[in-house]
Amino acid sequence: MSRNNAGLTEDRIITEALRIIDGQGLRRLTMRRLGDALEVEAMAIYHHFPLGKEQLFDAIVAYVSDVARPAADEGGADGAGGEADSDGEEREPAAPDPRPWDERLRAWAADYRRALLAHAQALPLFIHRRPDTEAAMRSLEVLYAAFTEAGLAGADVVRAAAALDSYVTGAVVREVRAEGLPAQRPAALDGRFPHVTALREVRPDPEAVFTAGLDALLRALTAPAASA
Amino acid sequence: MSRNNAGLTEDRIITEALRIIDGQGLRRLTMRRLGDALEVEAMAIYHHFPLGKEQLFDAIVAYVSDVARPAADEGGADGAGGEADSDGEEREPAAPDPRPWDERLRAWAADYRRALLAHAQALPLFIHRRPDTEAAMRSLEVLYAAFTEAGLAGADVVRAAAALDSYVTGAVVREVRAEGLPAQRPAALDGRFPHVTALREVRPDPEAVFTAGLDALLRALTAPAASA
DNA sequence: ACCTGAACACCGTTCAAGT
DNA sequence: ACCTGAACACCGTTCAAGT
Repeated sequence: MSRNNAGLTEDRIITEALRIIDGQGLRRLTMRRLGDALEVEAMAIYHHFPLGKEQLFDAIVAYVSDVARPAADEGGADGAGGEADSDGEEREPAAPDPRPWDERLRAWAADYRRALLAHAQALPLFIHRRPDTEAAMRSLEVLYAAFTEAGLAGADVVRAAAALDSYVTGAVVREVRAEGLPAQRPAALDGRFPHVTALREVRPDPEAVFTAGLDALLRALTAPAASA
Repeated sequence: MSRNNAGLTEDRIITEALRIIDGQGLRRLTMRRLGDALEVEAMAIYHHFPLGKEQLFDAIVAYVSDVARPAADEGGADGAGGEADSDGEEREPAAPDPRPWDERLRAWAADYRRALLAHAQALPLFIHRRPDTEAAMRSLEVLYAAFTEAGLAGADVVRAAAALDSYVTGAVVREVRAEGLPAQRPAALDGRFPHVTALREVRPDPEAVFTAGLDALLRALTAPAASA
């Protein structure tokens, strides 16, 4: 009786794909391996993602980008009881966040960074894909609303949101790139690089680096004289 | 007589690989296709990159990251006359850049952004690879020297350089992600996203967005009270 | 509707061989 | 030293078929 209808859902496929990506790396995510992990023939996946692997990648990006997602069964128990049927439920204009605008922006940045770092191996997928989802729209609305409340208007709002998004994305890439490299090769540190040599031992905490840059950027973006 | 010694060099291989990546996309760069483009059997490439495709990818990242490279034969004529034998020549401590520190930082940012945008299709390679080259060290030295000249010291210098690098990297990713998406779906723009709706028509010039964010960040990083 | 199984046109890489 | 050619163990995807 377990021949057909193996209980495949998009969510189960995405979650399992992310488990493989996180554990073994993006390049080891193959349709055949994913099928094995789901205890299904690889070709069964095409029934849920008819456009193949590219469509699966799009779905993974959208999934990870949805920062506000409950984030329940990631890596813990299996996702046997979580039917995520969330249509038709959130039509109201979303209860306004009571926190001041700068706290909201900091929270957004922290959440976004955390979501990306949690699936660092999937990051290459994010470069040429932008999720066209309500969650993405919600994110943009949060940024625009906060910067407007901070006193900006028009193009300044759009520019500020772009700068903040750039910074967080780049910071995550930076943190991920730093991993797995042998600090600084002392071999190459000769007289041509005096400043690098002098600061060789300075390794500030990554989280502190992120926060310091974020603070500086937010301060500058919302300073009264910021309309260039 | 043209059976052996087809004149393969690392540089020729990298340049041709980049041409394929830029023209057809990263996924279409295969060893066989690259061999065809070089008019050589695919397996010949392994003689110059014994560790295979991964090593070739590393070399591509190092090549593109070397912003100060002459940048001659990219896409123009073929590279028949450019033997880049540059060892043992640059031992002197590099003539100091006469420009003020903020100009140097802006120039670095502009150069880096341009280099990345010129090979946007190769960007996914940059996420988990950091070139361990002299050129990379030179870049870091430029940043550290400029921020020191701006009045920072110690961890503040490292943090400022990290923030600037994050911003530029993220800005490029942002610009690349923006391509090929149909603006904003008016379908999803209902009452829940009033700010996004209001700013729908505001599409500032990408270059201006980049510069505005860069200016704001530099201002904040080098402001007297920036030592958090 | 949902999944299987065989098949096709590719991959990256190894290895022995040529010159 | 530098390149070739065949071979191996994979890929993604199509397509006809099963239930």
